Amino acid sequence: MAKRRRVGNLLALAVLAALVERPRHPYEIAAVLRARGKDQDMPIKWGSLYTVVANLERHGLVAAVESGRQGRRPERTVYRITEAGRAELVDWTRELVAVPEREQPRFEAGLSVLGVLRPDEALELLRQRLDRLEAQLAAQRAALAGHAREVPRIFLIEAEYDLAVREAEATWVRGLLDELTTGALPGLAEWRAWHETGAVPPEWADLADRGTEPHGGLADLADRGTEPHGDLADLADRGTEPHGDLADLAERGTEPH
Amino acid sequence: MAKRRRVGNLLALAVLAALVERPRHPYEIAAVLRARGKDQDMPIKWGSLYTVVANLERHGLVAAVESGRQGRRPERTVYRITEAGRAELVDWTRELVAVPEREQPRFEAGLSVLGVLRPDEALELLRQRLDRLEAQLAAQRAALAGHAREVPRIFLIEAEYDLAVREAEATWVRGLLDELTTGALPGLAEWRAWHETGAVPPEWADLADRGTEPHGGLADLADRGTEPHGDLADLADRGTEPHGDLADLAERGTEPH
DNA sequence: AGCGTAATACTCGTCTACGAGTAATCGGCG
DNA sequence: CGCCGATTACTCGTAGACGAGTATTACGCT
Repeated sequence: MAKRRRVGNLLALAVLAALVERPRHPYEIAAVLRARGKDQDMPIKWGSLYTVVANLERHGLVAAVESGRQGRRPERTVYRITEAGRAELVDWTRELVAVPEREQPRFEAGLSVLGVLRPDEALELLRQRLDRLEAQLAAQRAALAGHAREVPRIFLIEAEYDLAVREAEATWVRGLLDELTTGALPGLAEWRAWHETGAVPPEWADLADRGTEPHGGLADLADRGTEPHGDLADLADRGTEPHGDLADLAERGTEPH
Repeated sequence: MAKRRRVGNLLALAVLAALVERPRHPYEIAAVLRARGKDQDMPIKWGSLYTVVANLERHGLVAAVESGRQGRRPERTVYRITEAGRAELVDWTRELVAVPEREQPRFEAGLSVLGVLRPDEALELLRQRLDRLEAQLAAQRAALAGHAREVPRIFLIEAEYDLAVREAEATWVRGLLDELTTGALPGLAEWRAWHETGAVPPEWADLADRGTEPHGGLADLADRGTEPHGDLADLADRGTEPHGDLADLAERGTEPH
């Protein structure tokens, strides 16, 4: 699963889809994508477009049809999709639809380091996200409803999907916000205390060390102390580090926010 | 918003977060990330790790503390986070949390070209996705429940978020599947007919050529004066090949399925 | 004691993404 | 009818992402 594509950029998928209808030159492809609102979720990157088309050609997925100037416009190359390209488009689509891939949304990355902010600031920022999210959702819903009157729903499924997922996100954020305001979230008090005093709460002291041992992994939490040699020396080193934790604490004192 | 980061890779965020606790050498950072399950959503790319650390150092966000071999292990460089790095971490986190960014999920890309598949194949593939999704969800739920016994929920919110969003995805897919099996989805019959006969259904004929005229796409920029979103009606183009082009016609004869 | 395997800690080179620039052409206006 | 700004169509350089490889050390097993 997730076979390596000769041309991996998703822009290539859009290019192939645009060329399946008829041969076009790159700039026209860009125009079509823009006209279809593709540039909303994926602003067109010119460098990538030409690289991607060139790569598609190199791999025989598209082929140049004609070149040279027509009318009075600058020179340009028109490409058509090849049989291999058509096959790639279909196969790629199959994979994208059938295989759920773990992705890495930026918000999730943000959540994973949320602890670096003070809880009340986190609360405020989450509120902002929710506001923006709701505004975007309202706009999306309106746009979708408008288009649903002109076009069969089949053509709108990716918009519907996007809407559904983002609604779920909004709901989830709302729930988290609620737990933060009511103080229901376990660990909240320690989080707050840590930011106020600068000291790691005793309940969390051992959590920081996970996976720092060689051969690491959660498993050897249990193994600690029975580890024969070498690893313990390593841990000892850490304790005697010239400016290790002290420097860290010193800096935290001067930290602005 | 979405200010350009000196080091844009999200891996850099994880690195900064790992260094905030204490100075570490790159390999140890990787070990920590792995131990915390970060490699689940983002398998560790060695090349990127060292490039990212080097870039962080170049921009003064981290600094080398010591180098040379300790114990009997190979040489290594230990890095600590700097004041600037701490500021960047905090600022970046703020942005990631507060600003919802339209992303480009692979599944959505797949949906947007779903028309290239026959409806019954699409149905089958969506079923496969749902199966896999449910299996993954079950595993995630179990893992989360396991961790929840050892660690305060605060450390698990990104996993909870991921779970919530993927559950929403599963629900949405289930709904779509239902509409496809019952035939309730408007446009389904035409989609099927098009794949069986190769002819564009008359209902869609007029939707076909929007935004493709030379000079076009841009010409209707005027229409969009009020709404920044493109005219989604143009989505109708998808999968409606005009039968005018010689190269295109020649190839279509040899097209499989 | 010696061998094989696993883990450690990187390095290097290729391949890709992308944006800032550039040159040609068009269309409109005075 | 010639100039100006917008549009068209692309090029190129740089920075980044990434994986395959490499060398060293530890450890179990016989």
